[in-house]
Amino acid sequence: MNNSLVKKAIKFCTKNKHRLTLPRLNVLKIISSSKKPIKAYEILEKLGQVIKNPNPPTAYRAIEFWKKYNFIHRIESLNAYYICESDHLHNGGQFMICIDCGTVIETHLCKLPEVFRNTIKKKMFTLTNWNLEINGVCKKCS
Amino acid sequence: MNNSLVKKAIKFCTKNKHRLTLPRLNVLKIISSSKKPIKAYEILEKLGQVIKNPNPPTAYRAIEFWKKYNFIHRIESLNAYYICESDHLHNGGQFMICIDCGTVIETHLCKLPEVFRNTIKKKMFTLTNWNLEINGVCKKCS
DNA sequence: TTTTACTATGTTATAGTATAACATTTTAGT
DNA sequence: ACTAAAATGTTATACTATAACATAGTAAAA
Repeated sequence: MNNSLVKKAIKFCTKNKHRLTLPRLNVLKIISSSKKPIKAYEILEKLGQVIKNPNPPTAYRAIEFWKKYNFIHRIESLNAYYICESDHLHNGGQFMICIDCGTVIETHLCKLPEVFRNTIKKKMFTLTNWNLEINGVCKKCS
Repeated sequence: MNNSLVKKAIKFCTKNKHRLTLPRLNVLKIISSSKKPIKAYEILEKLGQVIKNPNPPTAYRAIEFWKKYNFIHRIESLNAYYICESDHLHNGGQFMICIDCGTVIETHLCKLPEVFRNTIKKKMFTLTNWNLEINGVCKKCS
């Protein structure tokens, strides 16, 4: 069990007056103990081992909550969720996804590289957040 | 009607011995004439104005076909499809998406910036393709 | 030129992903 | 305790995508 993560979650919720409810806590634990991005209905199934007959909104609401506050990321190309391994808030995510084994490596770049920021500036676009997903083959699988 | 695109499609199919069938042609036209990323079931609906009672696989197969050959991109965060405005093959896509009006601007960077390529190299990851989606507010909407 | 192998579509059904809507419970502050 | 706000419970349904098998069109060999 990832104790420091739970501590972090307790601290965050206390500080921001959010409730660290059972569904939220359990969903966070489930996602964080998964070695790979995990799908909503897999989360729901595991949640069912802890609370009785949970329905989709129960899982999705907790997922939404942690995603909103950057505890987890959604891997768009997989419809799956993955714990954020970073310590700080960031409005961008970068993932390398192995197309063989499904392993995901998150890289912790805090800023979008200059070439992108330049393009954005040129087009008069105001950045709010960004997501980069890189597919390839990991070390083990190649 | 985007004639040069149709010519490009004809040329591509002839050269590669693919069939430019009616569903394929129509789906390509539908996507290319949409100013914004268009969803599969919207494509299907428009397809219904041209051929009688098409079913989902008809749309999805054509979508899959054009995606495979880089005529269109899938915007993962929107579950939607958008015409590729580039002339050349590329294994990466970058999109700026306006969270207000839904407009998408594709930028045509051919190579992933060095900072990412370095990380990939460090982790011994073999790149196959990548996708960057930037959310923000466009000029008009800000 | 008809047989064959292959490519693509037609059709039906269903799997997989996500949210709307409304009822009920829990919590924090008065 | 009372109230307002936050969160969950519950039911139903919307949205996204594909499996599986039948049929049709095409090109190249026999």
